[in-house]
Amino acid sequence: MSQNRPKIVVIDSNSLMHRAYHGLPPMNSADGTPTHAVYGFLSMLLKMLEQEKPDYLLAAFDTHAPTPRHLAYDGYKAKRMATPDDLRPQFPLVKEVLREMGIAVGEKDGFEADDFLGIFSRRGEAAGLEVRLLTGDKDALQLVDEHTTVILMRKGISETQVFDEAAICETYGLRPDQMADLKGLMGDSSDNIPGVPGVGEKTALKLMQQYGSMDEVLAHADEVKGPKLRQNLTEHAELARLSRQLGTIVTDVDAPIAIAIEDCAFDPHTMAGGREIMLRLGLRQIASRLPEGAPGLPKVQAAREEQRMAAVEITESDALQRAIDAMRSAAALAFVCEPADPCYTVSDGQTLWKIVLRVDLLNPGLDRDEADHALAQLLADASIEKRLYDVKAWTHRLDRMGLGLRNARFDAMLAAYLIQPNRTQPSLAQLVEETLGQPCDAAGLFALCAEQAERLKRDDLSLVYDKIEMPLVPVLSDMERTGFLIDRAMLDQLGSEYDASIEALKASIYALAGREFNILSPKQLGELLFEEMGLPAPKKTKTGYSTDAATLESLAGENPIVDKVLEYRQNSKLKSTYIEGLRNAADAQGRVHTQFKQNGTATGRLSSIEPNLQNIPVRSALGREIRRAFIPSEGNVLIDADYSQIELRILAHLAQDESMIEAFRRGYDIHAATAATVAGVDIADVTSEMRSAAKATNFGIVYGISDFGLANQLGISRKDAAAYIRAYNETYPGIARYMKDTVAAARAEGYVLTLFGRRRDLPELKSSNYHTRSFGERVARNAPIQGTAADIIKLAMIRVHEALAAERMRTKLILQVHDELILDAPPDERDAASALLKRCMESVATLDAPLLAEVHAGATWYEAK
DNA sequence: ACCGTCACG
DNA sequence: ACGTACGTGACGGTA
Repeated sequence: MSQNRPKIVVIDSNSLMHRAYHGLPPMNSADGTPTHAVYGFLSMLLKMLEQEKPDYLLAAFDTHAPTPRHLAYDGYKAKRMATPDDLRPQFPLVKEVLREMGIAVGEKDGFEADDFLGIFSRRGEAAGLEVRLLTGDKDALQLVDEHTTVILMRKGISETQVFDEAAICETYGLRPDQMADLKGLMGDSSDNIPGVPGVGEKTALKLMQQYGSMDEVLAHADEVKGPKLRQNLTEHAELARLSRQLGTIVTDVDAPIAIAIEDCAFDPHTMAGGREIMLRLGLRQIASRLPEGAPGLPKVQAAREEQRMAAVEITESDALQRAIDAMRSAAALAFVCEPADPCYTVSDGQTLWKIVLRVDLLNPGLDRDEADHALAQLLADASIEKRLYDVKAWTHRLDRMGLGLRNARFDAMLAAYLIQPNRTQPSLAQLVEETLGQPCDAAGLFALCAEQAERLKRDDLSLVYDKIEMPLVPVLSDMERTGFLIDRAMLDQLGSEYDASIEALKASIYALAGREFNILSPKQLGELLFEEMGLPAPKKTKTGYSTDAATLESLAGENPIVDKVLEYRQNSKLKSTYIEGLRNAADAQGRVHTQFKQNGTATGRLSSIEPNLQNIPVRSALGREIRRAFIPSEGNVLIDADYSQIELRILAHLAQDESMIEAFRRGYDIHAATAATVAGVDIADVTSEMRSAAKATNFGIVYGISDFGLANQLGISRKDAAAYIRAYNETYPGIARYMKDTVAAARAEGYVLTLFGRRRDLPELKSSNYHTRSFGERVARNAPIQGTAADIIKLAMIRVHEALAAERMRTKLILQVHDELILDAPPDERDAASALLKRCMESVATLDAPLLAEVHAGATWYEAK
């Protein structure tokens, strides 16, 4: 009977959100947005959908406006309105997710979520449906009848209990229609419903079971046993009736809510549309639990594109030739090569060609080499515009075939990076899926690029895209291909020296400890130092004792083992990361080819991987030796140039701070000048302690200073640090004002910009969490500075690369280390290349505090720096 | 997979 | 009352 009726599920979303919020540990997306209520809600939703498989679905929400039935009693909403700060912003998020999933969302001023439950349970029944109400609130039990049941969440979010009439009778000994009366008598503190004083659940149940209704209970109040209870029931009869009214859910089918049952029709295929926002929120697990969308269904627009797109599958040579001829006449082509797929796809926006590769002898398909070479002709053809994901990777791919990629007009990877720099790099498949809701192929990439180009324009990112990131691609691919030559004999020699130290240190550490242990294990080391040897433990990490260098240095006087451990660590680090690491990374000729990640940082900097050549030791004398193993190509010389104080110069320029600009214009040592002005002495009288305090403060300013952080850095009291910062702000009033204005603007706009328009979103500033918000403020201060420096050196790299080519020089740019560029130059080009490098770096931007690059040449990186 | 540590700007 | 410098990547140890 009822099994055959179609089913509607109505969700009390507010109840579920609160339940998720309180039942789960906090969780944030990458940008700091709190998400755990959204996560818990969706988790419950998906579980329910699997079990119930509804035909109709409605997620109902409260609005913040007061509801008529509660107006009668002012105190009512006060407590419940106190939604925690980090829960409130999750409501709009979850609604957005639901809408993207194609799920009906119900909210209307004057109605609460449970009113929707009441109204739609009756409307559903009238339409011949079976009704399920999903909630964590027992109030809904009053709505249960022949065709309506309640799925009650219990114990956090993990368990549910289904209540039909029988289950309610079994649990309470009452019919559903008696539940509102019950609650009216006993009240509900969480809902701020008063009930009758002195009447709790036990008493209320007994009374209801005995008399059957509240009216009967109140009518027979004088018969009740117990004088106090009798008095309360008599005196508070009105309060009981009011409480019942507060606890009674509206079931008026004619309520002015213009959502029809048909509007709630639920199709599981549309749920995939929620994937994009889920991934944005870092809810990967939930996203992966979504059923696949039917192709073309999730988004109307995508469906249209899909229909128009002709698809051609190519499995043999003749067809490939015909397809290549057709492609040749295209203005623009998108190419996709997903390593996991045994095929290439190409699209011109009209047709999708799928070039199937032969994976085994049984299935049809083309030889990979043949397909590669055919496509490479198109990629090398300058008359055809290319739309690709990761142009640098395609450049290398073509390079291996002896060809040059030409007219690579659009890189979806870089566009995605500029649009959302703080996001961990999305794959092409993710981008296509999220942006268009269609599966990833060349047609998807073609459309994605068009979409992204619009977005770049809208966000004023075209300049950074066209003048910085895109032109940088061939520069980076050349640098990667060239590589940096390593002197492996030198590396080995250093390695032996480090090994000898490691062995000697190990022996003396064991002797001092009185036993052997793994020195590199923070756990074992902590136990030894702070438990066995009884050293005072200055601080802890979340897993145990802190044993980092700063901590150990503070203990150096306690026991000679401490210094030995520090030295052991240093030597081990040098050996494993640099000696071993570099040796493993070198090719047969001894060259290391780092990869520059162009979308690896939130600020616009590059990063360097496999190996990382941007963190080769320099600060310690022992580590700096490693740089002796970095050498130019045979017969060449290394030229190294680094920007002097580029971040402070940028800061001076952005802040338009006259004193700091003037200090740079006069060529002063900026840290000494700062120390002199802060202390009110002559620059000649600045001591090295004064200078290093000023230096730390200058750095701190760029990082988004706090008195605490500065105190920590300088080893002074927080009070003194605060005083120093005050004096600093008086020295450079423009900087103090700029920092204040920047944070205010970031708060208003939600993002910050570099001098060239690169943007970084700062959702952290809206966080209710102090920690997150403070972090957002520091980032707001730092990102424009660090990002502008990144823009400037990238522009310089492009200029240098261009100039070297224009002058037909053999000198090569081989490395960038954030504020430093390294050239590998034939000796006869040494002077010209040095001058060219300095000129390009200094003239690439005109700042009020002028750019200065310091150039050195040498036979090793050690000597050239 | 994550943490602590440490190398760089 | 709270806990903080910004941006990275690689390694060894541990769960």
